[in-house]
Amino acid sequence: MSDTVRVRIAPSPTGDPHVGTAYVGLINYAYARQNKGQFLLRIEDTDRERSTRESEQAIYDSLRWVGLEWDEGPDVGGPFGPYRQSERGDIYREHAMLLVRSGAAYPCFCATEELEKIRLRQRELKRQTGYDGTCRGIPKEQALARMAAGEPHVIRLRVPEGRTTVIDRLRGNVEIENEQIDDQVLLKTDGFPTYHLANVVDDHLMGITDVIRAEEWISSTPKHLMLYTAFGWQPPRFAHLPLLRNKDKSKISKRKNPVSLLYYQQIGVLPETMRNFLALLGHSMPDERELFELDEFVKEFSFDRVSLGGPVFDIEKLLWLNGMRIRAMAPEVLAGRIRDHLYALDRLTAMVPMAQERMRTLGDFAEVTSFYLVMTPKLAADDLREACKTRTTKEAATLLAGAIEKLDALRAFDKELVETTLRAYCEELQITTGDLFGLFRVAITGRKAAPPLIESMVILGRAVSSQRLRAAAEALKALPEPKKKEG
RNA sequence: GGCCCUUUAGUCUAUCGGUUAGGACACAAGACUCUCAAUCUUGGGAGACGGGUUCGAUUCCCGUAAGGGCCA
Repeated sequence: MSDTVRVRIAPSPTGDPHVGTAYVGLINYAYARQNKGQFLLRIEDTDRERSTRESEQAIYDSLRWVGLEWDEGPDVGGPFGPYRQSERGDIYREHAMLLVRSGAAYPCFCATEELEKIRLRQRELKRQTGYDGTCRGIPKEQALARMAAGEPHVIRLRVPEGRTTVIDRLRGNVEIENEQIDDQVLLKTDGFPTYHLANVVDDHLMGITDVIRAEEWISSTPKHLMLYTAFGWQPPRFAHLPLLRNKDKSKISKRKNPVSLLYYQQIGVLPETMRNFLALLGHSMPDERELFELDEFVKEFSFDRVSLGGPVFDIEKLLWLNGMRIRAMAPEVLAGRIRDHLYALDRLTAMVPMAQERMRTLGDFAEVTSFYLVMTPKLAADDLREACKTRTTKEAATLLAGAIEKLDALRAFDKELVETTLRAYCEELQITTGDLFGLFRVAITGRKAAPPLIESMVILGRAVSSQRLRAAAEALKALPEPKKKEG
């Protein structure tokens, strides 16, 4: 293994860029810089269905926004590319074959339905579910012949007997009995790798010395270790960071918390606040200072100072920090930041067409577009209730929740898609678009009359729109039902 | 359900066997102020529980509980 530290983050380009990616990225970045090593960005886009180039671009943009520069990656190149897993298919297939030949892995010809049945039976018997090993014993020659004949198959890891010890830098030794581990699929029927194979192969080939990732991966680390030994490679050092949490302590998720970096960017959280705040979660500075810059964090970061309880992502504290930083700025500097954020020309250009016909003076612009610029529009109880029409507030909240689900699942967030999705949703529920859009209008703009709704949502972006809709749904749930007259 | 991880106030954390358990956010009260915010002062609030080890445990070990993750 080389002496220079090489670390990586490997996000999937699906949906909006995630705060968790920035969090893990920040730690990796700090560790790399502190050790004069390299920080790489690899795109894990093996999920063909959900991966998009827009999302990939958004990852680049928002990681740069928080100030993390990578030394190698799909967009900047580097000597160990390609850095996009979708472009490394042959490498994975070759490596899977290597293992089949050595006997560390084997092809499995079981049909999906067979496996389903087995699983069901196991569940009924309350046995541990997992692959039963039917194809494990097929002689290698025979197996290779069937593969050559084109019989559909996956490649599975032959998990050896014994136990595996994960050495985690933060937790010490974690031991797991190998029988707990299923004969993991490495290569799917379509020839695409699973996360486990791709991850190990890439990390090795890219010379990764330290894998610093989220705790959710700790239980699959034994599999990865097995792969390293199967290949005869030296494994990297591992460190599993605690998971960011919602208020209720569950793993941070968009249903319960804004997780999109774009959201925080758009409400006007400063990038320096974002990285400062993330650096406060699960790590503390030696002198307990809370306001510091990236270079200070790079200097002081230490695994010794990482705490393992999953930290709740507390937006209140984030906003406090942001306020501190804003107050510390020279007015003329702040003026520039405000202009760049609120009145960036491209943003203005997008908003103007909607405001224009509603304006008589230039000053009217501020009035008409205020809901774009404000962090959270105020929701008046009366307006909300009125928008429910004949529904109860609970029903209206459910209606919103359903729509949010649909919107969150969209691959892109443009006018056509949003509009057709919402119209289809109305049709599905047999309600008029007016019913839904009235509710939306109040949720998104805080008003009963406003510029065109869908366009407004697109300008605000999915992250902000989604958050406002959720906030409205919450507000509706909290509203008391109108009192019924009693006789 | 199985395996693994975690556990100091509502939240983020300090403490590396001896402290009146410290700081920050939030909350409350007061001061300042045309209002609000900011700022300052003050206040309430914590070692999940039970066993050990030790002269002494928040700190080390073992259980239990709770939370979380992964696999299904």
